[in-house]
Amino acid sequence: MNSVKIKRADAKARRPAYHHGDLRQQLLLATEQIILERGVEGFTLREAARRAGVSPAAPAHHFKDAKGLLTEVALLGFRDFGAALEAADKLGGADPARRLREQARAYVRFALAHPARFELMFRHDKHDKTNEEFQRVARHAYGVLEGAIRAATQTSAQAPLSSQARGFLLANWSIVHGFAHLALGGELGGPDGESTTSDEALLSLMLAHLPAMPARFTTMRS
Amino acid sequence: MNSVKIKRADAKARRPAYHHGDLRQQLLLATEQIILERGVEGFTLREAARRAGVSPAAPAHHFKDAKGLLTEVALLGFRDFGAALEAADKLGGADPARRLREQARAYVRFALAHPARFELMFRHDKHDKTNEEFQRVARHAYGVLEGAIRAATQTSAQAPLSSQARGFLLANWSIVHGFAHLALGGELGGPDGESTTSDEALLSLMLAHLPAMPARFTTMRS
DNA sequence: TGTACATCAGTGAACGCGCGTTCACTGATGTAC
DNA sequence: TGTACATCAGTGAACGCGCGTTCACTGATGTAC
Repeated sequence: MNSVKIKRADAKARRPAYHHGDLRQQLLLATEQIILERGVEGFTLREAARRAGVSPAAPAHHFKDAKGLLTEVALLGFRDFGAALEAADKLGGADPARRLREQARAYVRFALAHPARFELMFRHDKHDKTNEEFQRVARHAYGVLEGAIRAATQTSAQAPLSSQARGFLLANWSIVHGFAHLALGGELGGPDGESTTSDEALLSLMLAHLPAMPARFTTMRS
Repeated sequence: MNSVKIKRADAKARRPAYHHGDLRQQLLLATEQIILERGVEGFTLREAARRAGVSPAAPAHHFKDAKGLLTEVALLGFRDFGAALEAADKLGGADPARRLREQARAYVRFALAHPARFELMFRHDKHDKTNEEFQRVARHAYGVLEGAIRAATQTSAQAPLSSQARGFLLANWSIVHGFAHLALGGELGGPDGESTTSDEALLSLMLAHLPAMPARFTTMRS
């Protein structure tokens, strides 16, 4: 084999394209993967570059800096999150209680399915909270919950929420947010992690105990 | 003034005692302070040593390493936390619903009053989860909640919890844990932090919507 | 269909930084006699 | 009440590490004519 003669052409052929072509996307994926494996704190820009097969300086051409990359991941996460809540909300049809229950299930399922994104979404120290698009998608997701609460408390879109409605919203948000954190933190497997029940099964048990619909709005006319 | 003559004695007098005398305690306090200011990730052993006025190698005489110090802080936090839950539980007297409500209030208040400890307590990546004493105090705190759940569901201390009781426990734990995280994460001030209502006031609103006592145990005999 | 040239997206070496931990050491304290 | 000596609790210099970012550069691509 004339390996020597081929060498140069070979080396050229095998050398990765100077222009990656898909670096931006690969960096986003690598970032999620890293956070998945090592947590938000374990992320480094150099490691993301390494995984994308690129020098440590390359990401600067696509993201301002490390925080910029993390902000983008958080933003994309919140966009999907909002969409998931919206889809769940529609499953509930015209029944406010069902809308809330479906949203609750979707909230937790998203967190369990995308722990890296979920963790990052609420880590305001790790991304740029002043990013306009981030604020937009975060507000939108919040609006999906608020919409169901308005239906449940018969509050029009213009009216401010009553104290009771605000408390009810907070209770619904807290319970799913808390469950998600407990599950992701490994708190539900018992102190030694000797879990015998899946998180999904525990979720079902928990969903039977969501805050009760405010009585005023279900029985007032009786 | 014979400043020159005094110099040496002065220097001696002002030089901090070679033996600190209270270093262990000061390191624990400095650690909480650092976490308070910079978050769990912002903690460094060197900074703790700096604040205690001691060289970076000194802490090794009191704690095995950085993780050892953090573990101790988490452990002390959990001990106080359990005591706070226990005190609240007693406030509830013989009424299971009140016991749970008081515990809920205490859970959130502890988190708000000691955010550094609370954050660290649930960050298993930052402390040694195999520490025996840590496990002991964590189990104890969990047991306080479980005790009230047993009372609420009329489950004896020996009997396993029913699925319903487990769901009820999870719901109660989740709602306070979630509220604490939302409040500490600054999520309750609105997207721009334009909060007009204190966390304590929001807590009161939320507490009106704790999971309802399981009907089976309150109305079964009717 | 060429060609000149601007722009884009990479390289890789280097920078300064703060970190946790180790090391040989030393000053202060406590204890046995 | 002294004294020898072990032990305890510090020092401060040094280590190697990986980090984010900067820099001058270069190869590839796209566009105007």
